[in-house]
Amino acid sequence: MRKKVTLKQLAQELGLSISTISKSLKNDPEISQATIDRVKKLAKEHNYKPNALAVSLKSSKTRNIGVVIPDIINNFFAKVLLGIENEASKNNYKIITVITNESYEKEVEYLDMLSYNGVDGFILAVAQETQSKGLVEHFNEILKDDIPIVMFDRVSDEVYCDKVVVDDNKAAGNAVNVLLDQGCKNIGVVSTIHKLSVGKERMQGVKEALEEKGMELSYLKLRQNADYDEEIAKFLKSNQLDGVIGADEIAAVCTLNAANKSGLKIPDEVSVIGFTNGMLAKYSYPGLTTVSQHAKRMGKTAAKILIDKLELRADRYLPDTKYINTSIVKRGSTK
Amino acid sequence: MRKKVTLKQLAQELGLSISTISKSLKNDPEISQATIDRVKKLAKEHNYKPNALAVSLKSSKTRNIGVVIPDIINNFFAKVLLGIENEASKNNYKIITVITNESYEKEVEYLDMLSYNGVDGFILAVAQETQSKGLVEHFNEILKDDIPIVMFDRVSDEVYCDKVVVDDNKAAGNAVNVLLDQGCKNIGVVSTIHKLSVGKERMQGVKEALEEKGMELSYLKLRQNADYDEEIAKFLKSNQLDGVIGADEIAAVCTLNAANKSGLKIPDEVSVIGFTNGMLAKYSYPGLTTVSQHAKRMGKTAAKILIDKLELRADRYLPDTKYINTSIVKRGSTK
DNA sequence: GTGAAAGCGCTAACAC
DNA sequence: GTGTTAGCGCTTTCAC
Repeated sequence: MRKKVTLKQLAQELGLSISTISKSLKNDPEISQATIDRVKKLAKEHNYKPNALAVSLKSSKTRNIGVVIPDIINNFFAKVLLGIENEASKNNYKIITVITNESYEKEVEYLDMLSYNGVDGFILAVAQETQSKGLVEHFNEILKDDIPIVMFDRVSDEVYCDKVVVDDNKAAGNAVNVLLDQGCKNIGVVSTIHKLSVGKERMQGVKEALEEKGMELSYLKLRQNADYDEEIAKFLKSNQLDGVIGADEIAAVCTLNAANKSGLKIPDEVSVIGFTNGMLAKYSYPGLTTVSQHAKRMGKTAAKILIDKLELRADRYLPDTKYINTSIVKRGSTK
Repeated sequence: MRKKVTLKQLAQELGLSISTISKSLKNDPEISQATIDRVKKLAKEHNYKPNALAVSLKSSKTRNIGVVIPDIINNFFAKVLLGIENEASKNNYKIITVITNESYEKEVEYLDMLSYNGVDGFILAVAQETQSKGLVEHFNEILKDDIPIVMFDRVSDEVYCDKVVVDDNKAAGNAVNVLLDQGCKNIGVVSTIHKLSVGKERMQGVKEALEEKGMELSYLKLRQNADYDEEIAKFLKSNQLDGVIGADEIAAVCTLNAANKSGLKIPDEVSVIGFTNGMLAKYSYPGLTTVSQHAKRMGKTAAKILIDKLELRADRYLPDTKYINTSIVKRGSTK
């Protein structure tokens, strides 16, 4: 094993003191240029790198960001993670990723574990269980410890922290308008995320947009283990829908499949728009028109906000909620 | 800010020394039960948790595992990550995730950064660039520092470390047999990963299985920015294929789409089998029959191997390569 | 311009 | 049974 070089060793080799070495490496003006040069030369030769642990212990800063995600298989969260990771590593932060698998208990456990000198701050999306039970105390505990939190996508209104979200209500309205412009007369929503805040928000957005035109919403909530394709096929038929908004990627793609199966032509007989512009939307047949939430940008933004707070000690600024714009990516499932 | 409780504070409050406190919390038999009880009670009241940084500095163990992944948007890697995370957190390890985005430079940078007291060991899949250029020195440097590495899926033969892989050659052979059993006469491979070791291995496996039957392979390599659907349609037609194996999920799904577009009936006229049993396969139309690589189990296995090495100081054991079984998940794209 | 010393929070060998 | 001390590797104040 190559032994790790420490300041001590450099000091011995050069016959200088540890503190002189430390200062030299920091270009401290107290030290003569000649010494600085000698020290740096040797440090480079030995490929010296400061022991991150010691620096952290001293400074109480880890340069770690805790990222708490409900479900990494979900393309949306994976993209957000990518955005966070990019921004973090650009600023020389590392991310510690934990996955709650939508469980409240795991969320509590992870937050607790990481809050003890594991990370300088958190970026997180609230687990489904936590959200449906309305639990927030564990977040407030963290904030009391002065560890900043940035929530994204799935947020808790009762927690006073920075947030990055999409205006789902508005985005849903935009989707409705696209369908209306194509001449759709009967619009429905299909959802597998009816229990989530975002799911409710999207449904509500569609409803409001339709009501403005004096139209009514048909709403299909897909239960966990149901036969999606069959339920959707029935839903399409019995409501004579010619336009469907999928509240999530899976609901939308299954709508496509259900229509294909029942011989309905897309987009001629039924137009479909989904949320989340992921792989499924891109590679479905026909391609799925979607509301893109710009997940990667969302991650980037969340990381930026957190790092700003961490670096600039911006704790005097009040928590803020940032809205990420959505856009509609048109593909073959609409005219 | 709730101040963090330290041993020092507990010691002061109880009028004992720091070391007595430390020992008490560890149930050291040297300490009287009465004292142990008093100490534990106060510790609980104050919700004392040891400072992880200090413990790490002292022990030179971080209980962090560095996970280096080429592409987190890829469902396969996301699943592996999930498996790693599950196993790690079960053993009270945290994972630090970094994403190389297939770049050699980033891979080097991250390995270097994390190797300085950032993590106790690595689990990684080699970046595409690294693999195509055949670079391995950066891995060997890490091993020289006595930091164990477990490679998965994309591995380097020239690096002497533990590995977890799928027997892609054999899996490809199994896929061929499924097609043959259905009566396919002309079998082709479509791939977007022809440059990767796994891509080559799968193609080779198909080729060998076909040669055994005196059949020839048609092979389509999809370039980065090509019009996949069109190229595939041409490929299907000109070779009169009735069976296709997609070397990766995207290639397979695009084959489905291309067939749909050109009016070819699946599975009646063309049967399709893909690799990677992800979301695309599950929600394509028709559902895609795939070779499942059991990604989550792969992650779990890799984590287990690494943690064993870390905990049991199993460094006297020689590096080993573990094969994960594949299985074929049948869906509508085959008869 | 350089060095000594204290301290971050913890552990462990060694006193008493 | 409990306390003292040294030390992990680094930063920083204060002497010289």
